[in-house]
Amino acid sequence: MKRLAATAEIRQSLSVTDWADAALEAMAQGGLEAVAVEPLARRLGVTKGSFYWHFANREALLQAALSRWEQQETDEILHRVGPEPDPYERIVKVFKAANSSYRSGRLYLAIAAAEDHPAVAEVVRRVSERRIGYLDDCYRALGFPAGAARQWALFAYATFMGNLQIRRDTPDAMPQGQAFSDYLKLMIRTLIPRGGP
Amino acid sequence: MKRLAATAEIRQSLSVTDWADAALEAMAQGGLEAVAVEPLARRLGVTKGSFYWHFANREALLQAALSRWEQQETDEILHRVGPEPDPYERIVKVFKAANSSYRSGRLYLAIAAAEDHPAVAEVVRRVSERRIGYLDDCYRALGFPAGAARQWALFAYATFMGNLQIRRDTPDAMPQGQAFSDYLKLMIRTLIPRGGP
DNA sequence: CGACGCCCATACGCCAGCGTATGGTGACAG
DNA sequence: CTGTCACCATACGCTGGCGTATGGGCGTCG
Repeated sequence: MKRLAATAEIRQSLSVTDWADAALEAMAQGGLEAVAVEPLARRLGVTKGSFYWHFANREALLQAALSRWEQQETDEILHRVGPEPDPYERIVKVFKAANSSYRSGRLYLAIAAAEDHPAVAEVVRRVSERRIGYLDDCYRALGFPAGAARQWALFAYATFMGNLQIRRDTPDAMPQGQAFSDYLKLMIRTLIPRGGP
Repeated sequence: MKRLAATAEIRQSLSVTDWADAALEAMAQGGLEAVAVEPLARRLGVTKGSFYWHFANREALLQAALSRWEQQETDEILHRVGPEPDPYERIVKVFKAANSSYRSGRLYLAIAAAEDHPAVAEVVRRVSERRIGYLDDCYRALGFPAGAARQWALFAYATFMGNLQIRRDTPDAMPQGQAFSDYLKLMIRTLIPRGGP
């Protein structure tokens, strides 16, 4: 029996990664509870029999998906702004990258919303602290003393996260086009005091 | 048979409001999915029989809880900062009130995370837009022109929401005591440019 | 005192999702 | 050609939560 994968591409067999990606996609759309074995199997065009060959149980799938997410998160932040030497531009790029990928933001919010799950809480904490730490480094590279850099990093990260939330909850409130560019400029100008500390 | 309510107080009978409050409490702890009829009934020391006398179904309970939440949200914002005439102080009070009530923040995040539910999305959108609008008014009262006021309002609200998220996801990253006061001061000083626009 | 209505308990059927057991198929080695 | 193994389908039992049906206690009012 030939199956159609989610990409409408004919697959010979499913891998653990395919399941993890499907789980992340489900999370982005319906939260952690949407990661259910049978619905995912239907979505992938297979049955539970396939799933329980690759994974011990649903928890194992969650772990795999979370690991993959954490990997992608750290990869992306280094990939997009890694080669940039100027700390000012680094912050700017982080900000712009954050506001550009809608799916990535939704996914973070969906995962973070399930903080009652211990494994989720741990991964979210690591990812979040790594991002804040990254911003912290940027501000210190700009010449801020440790305490101030930390505060500015938190401030910037909070603004960044809040924009994700606004975009998800009240998309109409978020400016579009040129107005959004202006909004972005205002935040960047405010969050990165010109001329250093 | 005598029952013990969640407050360990002996109740004669449960009201719709009791159920709605219990639902909100469950949301704050376990998200929207935690609003389940039978678990809530157990928590309240009764059975489903009670619930289905007060409500038609689970959806009706959700509606009641969301209405109550929306009511409380708008009540609180007017109650806490209503009598304050100075727009600068209004923004400051909003900020401090936001960062003080942990439960309120958790509840917002939990409800907002279930935006796939149409009724939830609508209520969240209204609450969110009302808050942004309130800040917008404050900034305009400070003398900002309409466009700039809107941008600053969004900016401030995003920061406000992001702090909620940080406090939930990485509580250790949030400064404590005096350091938090300093952090708060930095945000207020930055988000409300002194001397007007 | 009897009837009615509020508030709740009990018992039942239903469904979705989890996990298991077991059988089947196709590729590939020998 | 045959055995093996990776990969998956099918069928089953189990659990938890939803909704319904029905009855019962208890106050209140006529």
